[in-house]
Amino acid sequence: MVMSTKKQPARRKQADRREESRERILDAAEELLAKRGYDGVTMREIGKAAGADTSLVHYYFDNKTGLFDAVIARRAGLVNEMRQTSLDAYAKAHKGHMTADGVLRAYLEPTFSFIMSGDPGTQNYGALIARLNSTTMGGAVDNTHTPFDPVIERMLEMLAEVRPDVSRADLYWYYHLVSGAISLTLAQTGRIDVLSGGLCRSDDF
Amino acid sequence: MVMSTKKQPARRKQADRREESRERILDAAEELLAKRGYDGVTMREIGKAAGADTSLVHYYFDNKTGLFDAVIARRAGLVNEMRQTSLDAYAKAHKGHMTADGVLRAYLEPTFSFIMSGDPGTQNYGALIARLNSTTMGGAVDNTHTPFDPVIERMLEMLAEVRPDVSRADLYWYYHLVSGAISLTLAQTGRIDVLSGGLCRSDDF
DNA sequence: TTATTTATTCAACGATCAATAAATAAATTG
DNA sequence: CAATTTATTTATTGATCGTTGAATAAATAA
Repeated sequence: MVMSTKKQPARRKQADRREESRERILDAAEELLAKRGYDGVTMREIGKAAGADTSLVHYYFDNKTGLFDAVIARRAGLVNEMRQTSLDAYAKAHKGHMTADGVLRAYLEPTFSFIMSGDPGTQNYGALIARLNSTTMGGAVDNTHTPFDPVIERMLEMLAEVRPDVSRADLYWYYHLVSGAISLTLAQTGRIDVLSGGLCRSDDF
Repeated sequence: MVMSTKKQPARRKQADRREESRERILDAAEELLAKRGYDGVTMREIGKAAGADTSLVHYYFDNKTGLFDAVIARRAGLVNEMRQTSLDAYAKAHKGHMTADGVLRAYLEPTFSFIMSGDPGTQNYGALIARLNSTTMGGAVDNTHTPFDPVIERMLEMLAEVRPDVSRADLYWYYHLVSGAISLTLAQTGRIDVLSGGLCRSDDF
């Protein structure tokens, strides 16, 4: 028999199905949440987009907030890892002669390479974290803290090291403004497309 | 009799009441929409915050979208006027030696002086147009076009005049990034307060 | 195989949504 | 004053919300 050609042993069948379902739901939720926001999307819509019943969504993620958190958490680790690695590499390569511009580039670069990775979900994820960063989501979702904060603070410490002449508060404001500029781009609102009469495109990173 | 001391003739009583109700509803809607977004707020909440029944809200503004549009429209004329006046004044004062930086400052300055005018509603309005600018509000609200676009295009034309060496597309992207930075500040998400450990404040413009 | 755990569907709950028609109160008109 | 228009409240509609419990199907364990 050709049983050896089977890539997965039989006992992994259920686990695979589970993960596949979970990911399909996360993908659908990611896209809808990015485009319409937490309150603009219903569990039914997400289920329908994922080809699953809403009960199944609850089975895997309990609540709507649970689903939201899971969507954020899914790629947060990878993003943080990429940023951290990039910052470390820059610090190592430019020891003693780092620049504020270089630190910021090292921090931002992974975000864009991540988004342009080919996986269509990453663009939605980028738009979602942009929304998380630039809007208040009163009530259900608290976005005063995010899983991205530790690496951001790490980056700000590097900036403070490079520019001891700039006050800590000014550094925060500096990052805040850059963060807003990047967030608007990641959000892909389509505004610049319309405003420029098609001259610019929202997905041109 | 002291009838002449009455500031309003009797026949204006109803019109005054009408306007007062409208504005009270608009104020409440402005604040809630700014803080929680279109889908995050219900007509009931707005009515309750305004001390009016939801039926009265419908009586004045028909739909939820009608109310939203009215909130945006209420101060849009004034904002556009201030921006236009500022741009004109700058163009007149610096004829022949305008700078990109100067044009941008002339455009942005009224926004901040407007927000710091003392009227508490203006801050909410600022946060609301920031949301309008930086997020997609799929479905009910179309924010690809805004009533602020004409003056923005006027400003971009001035920029193009000052910097003929920069491509039109780059100018749009330049404004796009600045717009994102300002929007995040106007949004007053409270993020920078938490991230900076209280060192910075969202309402510090 | 049978028993048990896991995944998925079905059907429904109570709450709340935007919106409306009708009744009431207040103001204006004549 | 009475007649009419305007503002506000009361009561309710049908739809949709997030969520749940029970039934069913599939997979694993014994």
